[in-house]
Amino acid sequence: MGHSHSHDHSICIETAIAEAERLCAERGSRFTDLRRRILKMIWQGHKAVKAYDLLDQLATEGGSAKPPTVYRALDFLMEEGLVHKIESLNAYIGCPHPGDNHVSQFLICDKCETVKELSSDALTAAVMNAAKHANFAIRRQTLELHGVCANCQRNREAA
Amino acid sequence: MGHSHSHDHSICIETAIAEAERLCAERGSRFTDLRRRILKMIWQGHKAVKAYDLLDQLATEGGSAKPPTVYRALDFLMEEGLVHKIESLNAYIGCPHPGDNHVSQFLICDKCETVKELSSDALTAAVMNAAKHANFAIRRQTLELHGVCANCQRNREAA
DNA sequence: GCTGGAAACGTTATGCAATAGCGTATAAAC
DNA sequence: GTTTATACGCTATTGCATAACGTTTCCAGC
Repeated sequence: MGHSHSHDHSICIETAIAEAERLCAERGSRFTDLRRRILKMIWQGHKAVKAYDLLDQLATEGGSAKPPTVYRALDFLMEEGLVHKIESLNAYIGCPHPGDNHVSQFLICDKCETVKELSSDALTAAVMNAAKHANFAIRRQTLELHGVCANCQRNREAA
Repeated sequence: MGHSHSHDHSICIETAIAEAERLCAERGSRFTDLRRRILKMIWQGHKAVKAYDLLDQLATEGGSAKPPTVYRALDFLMEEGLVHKIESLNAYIGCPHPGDNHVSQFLICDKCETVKELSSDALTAAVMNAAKHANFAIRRQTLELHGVCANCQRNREAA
């Protein structure tokens, strides 16, 4: 499923939901049914998901959701650090380790569309250092690396 | 003008246009009047400019330009490396050193909106290294650091 | 249990971002 | 001067996101 190390993805989903549950409880944030459903949809794979795809899925599941519904849920999930926005795709991806205070750096495969979140201390340090050098006070960063993942390089079938 | 080191910005504009002229001639690309006008508009300051603002400006200058006109010009300018898109703003900024083969890294001040293009070899190396570590073949990168620039930190008037 | 306020959600409408598809003009190449 | 590729004009549409306002739900305090 866009991920060559075939893994039991249901575990990813369950873990993500459980973590979300735990964090929201801890913080006194309301992890409502709608928010849970949307987080689950985002975690259907390791690809970034578009807001209007969520909208379509919600429509399929019966109700007639409108854009603000989706964007509000996304805003909530982002505030809680449960999902990140991929700016270069206008799409959203689940965070594999919410709660950790971390900056977001992504490897985005342009072939299989898998998005992998990085946690490179060296890279973070380099970013901080570059900013410091310019006397720039960083508040948030967008670091999105597009290319071809290890798997797609191996299976170089298909364009 | 959003830049505290008050500088003679007309020189920035002239230099950018001259460079564009030179590069396009060198490559046999057509630097048409429309493209020149749009590049000039983008270089009106050191802020990123939105496509529809360009559209409005074109409308002001008489003609009635439509979105495709602007986006085609932007596509051309980006292909030639004369402007970059800032993904986190959906806006466009002039490249201060076109022709140089370089990756794009930006410092974006959320107060004065000034965008500064970085050229940090250390940072570039760190990015390459992080990718290599994951066996990831980078094709392009989006590296946008938001925060407060040195000037705005000094003049901490205004929110 | 009722009440009042805050937060979540529904709904309509709109604005901004970008592209599709096709026709016309223009400039370079022969 | 004719051909051909490229640029530009124009209409329409799609995709992305938010404004503004009304209604419901949840919960705290009485």
